[in-house]
Amino acid sequence: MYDKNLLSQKVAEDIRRMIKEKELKAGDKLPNELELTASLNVSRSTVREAIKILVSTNVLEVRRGKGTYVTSKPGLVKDPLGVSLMEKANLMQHLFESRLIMEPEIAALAAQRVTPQDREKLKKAYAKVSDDISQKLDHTVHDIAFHNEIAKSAHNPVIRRILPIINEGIRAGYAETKDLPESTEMVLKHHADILEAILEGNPDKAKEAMRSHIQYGLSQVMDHQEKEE
Amino acid sequence: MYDKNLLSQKVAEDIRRMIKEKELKAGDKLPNELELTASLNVSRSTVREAIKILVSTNVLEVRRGKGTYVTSKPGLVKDPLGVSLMEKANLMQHLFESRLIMEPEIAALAAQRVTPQDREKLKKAYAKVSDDISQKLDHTVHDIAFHNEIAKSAHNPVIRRILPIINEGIRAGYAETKDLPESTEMVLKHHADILEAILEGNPDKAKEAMRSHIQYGLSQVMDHQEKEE
DNA sequence: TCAGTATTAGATGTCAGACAACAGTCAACA
DNA sequence: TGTTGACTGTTGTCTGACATCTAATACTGA
Repeated sequence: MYDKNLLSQKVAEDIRRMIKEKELKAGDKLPNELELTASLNVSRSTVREAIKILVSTNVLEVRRGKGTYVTSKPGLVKDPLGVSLMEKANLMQHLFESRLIMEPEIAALAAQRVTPQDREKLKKAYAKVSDDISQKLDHTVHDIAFHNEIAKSAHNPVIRRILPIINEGIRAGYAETKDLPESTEMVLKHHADILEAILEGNPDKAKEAMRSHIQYGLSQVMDHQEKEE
Repeated sequence: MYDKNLLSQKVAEDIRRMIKEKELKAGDKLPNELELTASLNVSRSTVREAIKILVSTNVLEVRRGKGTYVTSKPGLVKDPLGVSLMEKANLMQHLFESRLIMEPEIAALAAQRVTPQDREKLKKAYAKVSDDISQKLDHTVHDIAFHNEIAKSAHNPVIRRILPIINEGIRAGYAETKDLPESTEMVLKHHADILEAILEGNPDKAKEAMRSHIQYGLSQVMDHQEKEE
């Protein structure tokens, strides 16, 4: 990918190609490291480094003692934005601003393209958040899941992969600043509005509902920031 | 990050922490592999695998014969979306749809937040595309650079990192379907409109100019797809 | 004096082989 | 019956050697 002079890169590329050309499908088991060593004519260290590359870009998955497998759900690298290394000042604000750009449009698309199966999943995702809240549990994980489910309903694979990146950053951010006082009733009402609009197949309403939901979150983050200072 | 039982993961995490805690800043040189081996009490293979992980997530950068350095501009993983493994059918269409969602808003933000330094960079980026076109060269690389420069002018680090992911996918897509007949005059005019609007600090105009630019690209892609079928 | 070329030191890249740790299977034994 | 223990296959880690690249330095010849 980068410097093709390096053997480990070449080998990683080879394996990538194998997968792409469907010689290996998701879930398939790779030949073991010794076999790869033999068939690719490189040392085991090189094979291992290639595998490390593909694992950390989420193409492969290693199960110690068992073997190496093609990831069933590729994409979704751990922290592709380097959020963990980014300047934390205003980070949450920037994340919410990004959501504000994307999610209303995504909700609108979802309203247009939602399938019966999507509807069921959306309802379930909504119910989980609702349960968390009624039991006064932390609902961030299911909250994100709800938003991601909407992204799936937009039926655009690029969007489906990008949104989780942002939302995962948000989740991580919340984890570090636990003391955000979120009005759970508000969240619940917003989610209900969004769900309703999408199930109705009303793009404009979905867009607006999502917009005000995210806007609310953004304003909360900014209030919180002011207090910090 | 994943399985903390693995030494290489632990070591990668250690190095990450060093960087995060500013013991190492962007551009700094890491201790060499032997020194890391000694200070972390692991073998060189383990150190190397840890480094591979961090390189492929773009935290470190290895210059053979010189040393290993902290990436000056982190983020930007190679193919975080797994585009290379995605179903190719309609991929370009989905990529353009994603741009259509994001870039008009980004252009609007840029128009609001553009700094004098940004202005200069935008002009230069525009000029490069213009040069390419007047010399009838392939302008995709500079085209993307122009769009990315706009994203930078929006002064949101999350956006600045996400957009290149999409646009890199587009570049890769073009590379595979060389025969897209793009009206270069059209591209040039669009870019001129967008640049003008941003330099004027007119968000609405910038948004609309960008929208029609991307919309045009999308329609070209869809025309091209129909021909294929 | 100086341009150009070896030499060398420091670093990463690759190889080879050994042993450790883990997961699953199956047979032996209480 | 059910638990233990050995065995097999696999990935994880260690060690040491040599190859190759980069940059700086020393050398050489005009």
